[in-house]
Amino acid sequence: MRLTERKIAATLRRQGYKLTPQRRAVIRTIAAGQGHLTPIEICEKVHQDHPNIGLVTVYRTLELLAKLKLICALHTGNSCPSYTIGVEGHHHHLTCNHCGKVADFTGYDLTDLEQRLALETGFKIDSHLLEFTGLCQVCQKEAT
Amino acid sequence: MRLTERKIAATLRRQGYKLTPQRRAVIRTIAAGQGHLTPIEICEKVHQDHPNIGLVTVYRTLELLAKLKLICALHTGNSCPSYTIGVEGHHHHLTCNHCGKVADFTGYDLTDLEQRLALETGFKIDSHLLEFTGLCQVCQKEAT
DNA sequence: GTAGGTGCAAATCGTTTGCAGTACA
DNA sequence: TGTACTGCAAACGATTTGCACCTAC
Repeated sequence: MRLTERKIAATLRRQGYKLTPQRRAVIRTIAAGQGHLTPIEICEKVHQDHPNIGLVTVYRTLELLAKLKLICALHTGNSCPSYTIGVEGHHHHLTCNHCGKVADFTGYDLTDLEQRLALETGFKIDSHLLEFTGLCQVCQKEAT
Repeated sequence: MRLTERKIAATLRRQGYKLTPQRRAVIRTIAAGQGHLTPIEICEKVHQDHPNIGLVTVYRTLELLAKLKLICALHTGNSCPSYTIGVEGHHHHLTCNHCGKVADFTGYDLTDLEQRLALETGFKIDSHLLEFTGLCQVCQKEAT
């Protein structure tokens, strides 16, 4: 279940952070976004409604939201990081490398593998990253 | 099986690329490295033997080696990309987030999951990223 | 009222590019 | 010999920082 703007706002308050119009705008943009957005894309969209929000503020808001796990970062693909709205519980991503759409999927459990690896290598594993990339249905049709 | 300096050199020649001392130095550094190294770390290490190799050359060499799949990039963790020596065949990574050591592991097949996802989402999946992070055995002991 | 948040400008960091000189095949 | 490679310096884009002002609580 995707987090809503409302839930995110509530979490912010609960943690003692202020809910400013700027933060609201950034949150709304990410929540409404179809896929992942880079900080710069977010800033541009936010500018449509709030022309004087600085890119700096976007960065700071993203940092905060990421810390609270309200949004999550994507690593796949090229260099620049991008963010998407958080979902409840652990999940993985499937990204379209043409239109940028992100599909989340859950229900795939890596615990077994983690345990096997821990046993084989002696590592104490504390996190993992599993992301797929490909072409979404729409972009496949376009391509033909 | 990790690729050796020799094999990498052979591949370069076979593909029609020149084997310069600079490239040799970069390759040796990556091949000798315990874990993943950022371009800058590689450059520093290379400098010990070849003080006048430019960072630019390191970048260009990395780009070339990555294109030929002789080294592979790591995404996990923080922002800056880092590289490690390539291995034959497809594999995944397990990174120690304290000392930076990288353990490769193979034998875990994501094909089933890929097919399931393709079916469920309509995506045509063409690649994936699976990386674990944790503490290696040595660093666990140090921590106690 | 006050601590936390904002916005600007400048600094910083990693990476890329243009170009003249160099060296491998 | 010729083409690919190198190294410098400068450009570039993304991100961070310092600081004065502002505003949600």
